[in-house]
Amino acid sequence: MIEKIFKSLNDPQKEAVSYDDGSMLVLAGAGSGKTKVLTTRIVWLISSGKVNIGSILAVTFTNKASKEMLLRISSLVPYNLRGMWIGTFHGLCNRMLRMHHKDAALPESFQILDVQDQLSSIKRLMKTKNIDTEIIIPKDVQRFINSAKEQGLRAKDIDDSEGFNRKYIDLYDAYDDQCQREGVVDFGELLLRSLELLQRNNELRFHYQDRFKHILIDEFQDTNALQYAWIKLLSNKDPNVFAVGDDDQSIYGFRGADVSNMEKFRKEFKVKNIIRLEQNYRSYGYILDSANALIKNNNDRLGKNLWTDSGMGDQIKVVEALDDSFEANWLVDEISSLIRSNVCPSEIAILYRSNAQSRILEHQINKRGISYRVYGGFRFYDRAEIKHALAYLRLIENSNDDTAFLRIVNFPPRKIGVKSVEILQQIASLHGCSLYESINYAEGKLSKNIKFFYDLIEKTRLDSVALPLANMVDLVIKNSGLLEYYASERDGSERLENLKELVTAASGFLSDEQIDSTIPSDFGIASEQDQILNSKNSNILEEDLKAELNLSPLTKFLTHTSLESGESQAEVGKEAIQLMTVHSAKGLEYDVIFITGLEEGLFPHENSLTEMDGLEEERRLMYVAITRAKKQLYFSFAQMRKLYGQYRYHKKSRFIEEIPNENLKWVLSAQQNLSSSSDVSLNYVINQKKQTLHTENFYSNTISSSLSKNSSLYKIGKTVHHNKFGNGVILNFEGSGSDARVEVKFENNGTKWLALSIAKLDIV
DNA sequence: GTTCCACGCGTTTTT
DNA sequence: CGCGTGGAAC
Repeated sequence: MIEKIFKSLNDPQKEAVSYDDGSMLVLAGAGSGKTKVLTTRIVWLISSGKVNIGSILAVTFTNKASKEMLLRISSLVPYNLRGMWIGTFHGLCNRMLRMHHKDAALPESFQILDVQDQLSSIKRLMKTKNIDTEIIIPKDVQRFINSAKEQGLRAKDIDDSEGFNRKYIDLYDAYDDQCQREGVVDFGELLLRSLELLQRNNELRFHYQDRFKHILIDEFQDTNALQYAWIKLLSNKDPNVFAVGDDDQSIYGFRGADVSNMEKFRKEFKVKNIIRLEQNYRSYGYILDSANALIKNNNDRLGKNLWTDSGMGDQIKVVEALDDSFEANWLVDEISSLIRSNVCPSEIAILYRSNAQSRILEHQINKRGISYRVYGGFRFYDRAEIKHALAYLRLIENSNDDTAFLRIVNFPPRKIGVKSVEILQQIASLHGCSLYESINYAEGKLSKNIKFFYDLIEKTRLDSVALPLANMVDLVIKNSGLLEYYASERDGSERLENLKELVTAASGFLSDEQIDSTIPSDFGIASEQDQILNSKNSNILEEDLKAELNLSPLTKFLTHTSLESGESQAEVGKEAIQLMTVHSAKGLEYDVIFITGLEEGLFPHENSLTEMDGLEEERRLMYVAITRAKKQLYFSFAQMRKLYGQYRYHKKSRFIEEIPNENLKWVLSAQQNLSSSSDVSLNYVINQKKQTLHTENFYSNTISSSLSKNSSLYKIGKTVHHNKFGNGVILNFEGSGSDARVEVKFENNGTKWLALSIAKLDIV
């Protein structure tokens, strides 16, 4: 089996798969068979007979990626793969913390806070400390905490010699205490806690270092400092770490990912030579050439040039639209004709830089009755009704979870108001207990309603404890009153459906677990347990296994709801065209790709221009977008676009200019817009636009102000002088006519928005 | 305790 | 322009 797959690989792929001399860095270009290499390597290791399944650790960034890998491997290997650690960083750290929860100082059933929970936890903390949230913004505190954790820093580790961050640091510290008290961890905490556990506990560290002889990491360019440190700690003196990544596809710098980890890895893990996967099996020549030409404009690349032997294909079709609605309209026209010519709708994707752009596209698509699906956006488990139901389950599981308590104590409304909660908070801090427990100490100080709530939770816990998971969820939805509440709500039917869906998810989850744990291990090789018991550290391993098996289905399910998007529920609409941001398109591929809104200020995004490495990250983003296309690629941009309620004018994106003209085929200019639309009902709009064209004068990327004769001189990047604020650089502008405003970053006076009709700005 | 309106804000996001 | 948050009125 493995020989046959191995033969189907190209030379660099073979070299990577069979590499056997320490750590390896594989530079895998877009569409170069990265996942194939990773999975084949795992199969190769297992089939060699020298590597135990249990000594493999494989890390990915998304659940989707790890599931896909697991699926591919299990289809190629007749063994039970349960002993292999494969998953996301967060999933694996969670696994480790559950197993060693005592050493990690956590309750076994600790709950995981998502971003929303984390924010409300921070707000609550700030309230108890009487901190003005107008002066210190909770979201800023959240960002501060998360970025500190991403760098592996606790509050006490943060250098504050300049004294700027004292308040943030104190809040970070208090927040950690609060989480600890409540038995909850946030996403960053999963990793940091796991890292600290391994640092602190020598026995455990040696055990895992000894166990994981082979570590494989996908999307290495997306690792942050904390994840790097975790990998480093887990790999022993003789590491076999197999890192796969593509520096050109690093697009998550803004959330702490650090491409320089690749170079760091090469040095610190003594990588002898880097393997480059440069043959692309996805896209036609014009598409690939364009991607290569674009990315050449970036500095500091590890370097790589993709090639294909599947022919040039079609040029990139470029569309210039008068405005965003013409753009959307043209796209939908083109998509309709593609579908008529038998392109499968699900093979068509429209990409955009920011979510706000999807609205107008959806509007036009809807109008034509084409079915579509918007990728990303709201997670199933983020819906309010789902979070409510889950909060009941969480409180049943862990009565210390104050976040869960506060979410549901008065939902559905049961006449428990702020006052009662405040009293509980006082009692709780007096006794150093949770809000839920504090009810026991209240002794008649409170209304009966609270006692009813307490009894409700207790009764539900008792009644549900022996039930299968799905029945338990069902019972909670009924007992809590959620069912009744949404049934009586005017537009509660969709929410009811979602709650039903939650029960379905719970029952599906349970059966998945059963299938997973009953995979027969009678394939003639040692079972997982046998393999593990042969290990030197069998005592710890036995504990591992026991601990994992002992976790209640509810704990497992709640973890699942925090760590997974619930995307699989929304797997409907196979025949629909796909809409998504460029970010969420990473890792995906489609026959036809439309990259829309290719305008200066939008893509590259204006905010990126003032950030370190910002433009280069935007260019990598564009590179990712281009390389999603298999057969056909379209670019579109609009001269003017409605943003935040007003029109803004943009010139076409520099990224279009960076692609050789011979790769492009201009299929529509703005002038042609006015006659090209097939939509008759648009006529009056067209006429209005024509009028606008006559009365307004657009300059691309230039301010048109009737009050300022030399307006075309005010360009982004120009230095200007203001009598009061001194010299500054123009960062941005918006509006036109007497509304025109410019954003100026002054050398000594910060960044300000100034109305051109009022402020006097001289070009320096 | 609930409801409603005003205000402010608006890149990308997985876990 | 459209949404979510929060404070004030009922």
